[in-house]
Amino acid sequence: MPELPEVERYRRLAESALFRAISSIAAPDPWFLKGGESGPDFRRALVGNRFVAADRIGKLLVLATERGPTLGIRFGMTGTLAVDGRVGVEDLRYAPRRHDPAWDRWSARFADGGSLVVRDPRRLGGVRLDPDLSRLGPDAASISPSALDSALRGSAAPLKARLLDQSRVAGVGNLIADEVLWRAGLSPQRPAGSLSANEARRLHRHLRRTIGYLIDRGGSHLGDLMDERRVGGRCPRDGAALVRSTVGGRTSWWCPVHQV
DNA sequence: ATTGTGGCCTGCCCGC
DNA sequence: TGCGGGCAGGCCACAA
Repeated sequence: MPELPEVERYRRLAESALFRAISSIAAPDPWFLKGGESGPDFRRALVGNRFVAADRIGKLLVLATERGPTLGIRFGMTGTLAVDGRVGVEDLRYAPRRHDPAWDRWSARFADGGSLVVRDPRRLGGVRLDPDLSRLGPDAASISPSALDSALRGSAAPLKARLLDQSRVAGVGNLIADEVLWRAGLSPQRPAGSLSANEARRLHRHLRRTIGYLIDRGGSHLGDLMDERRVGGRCPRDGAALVRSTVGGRTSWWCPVHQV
């Protein structure tokens, strides 16, 4: 599913959509329009306008425009971005591989004939104008050690739940949370505020490093733990049978031996 | 405020 | 062969 690495790929792809005049908007699915705005609202804001910057905060893609309003795109679990028919990510875990035109939930057409299309089979994503960025914590790809500390300190919630909370740290999804905690040797069930200084440092290092590495590899499902995230899966580090349970409302897999 | 839960959405996979 | 139930999880509304 799209987590931070996939959205970063979409962001880079979206840079090829900048500085091109937008000639029309297709918004066939009202459900996909968030923030209370309608298709005509999107047309008024964007037709005749141009995207001038592609930013990403966590899993939110934000396209700034010349005339002011920004376009926020969320990809949910199965969303993908296509610019001029090129997709940002080919192999998206949990998403169908084939393409049905009905899954094009929102698109902008450019005067030069190209397009920017948001595809989302399961419709868990959405687009909106001027998304509220104040509700997002610092981006996981660039968060500082002290910012991570303050995101975790004093919390009795499970460590993994806190990492998944986008208002605390933006960009960590279920797969990356499992991968990072596995690498850092920390149980997802640990109270978030219970980490020692050394553990917090370790978590920060693995969070930053893992995200960078998954961006380079091309997807959140390409971590070392991922193939074992299944019934019968074993820890790639020590061979122990992985434990599966629900933490923070999400299916979680971890090693009972080295994640403490 | 903090934390936890349930539901939304729909394609896919398994068992019958 | 078709069918139904369960599952996947990002995000949000809501409850305690």
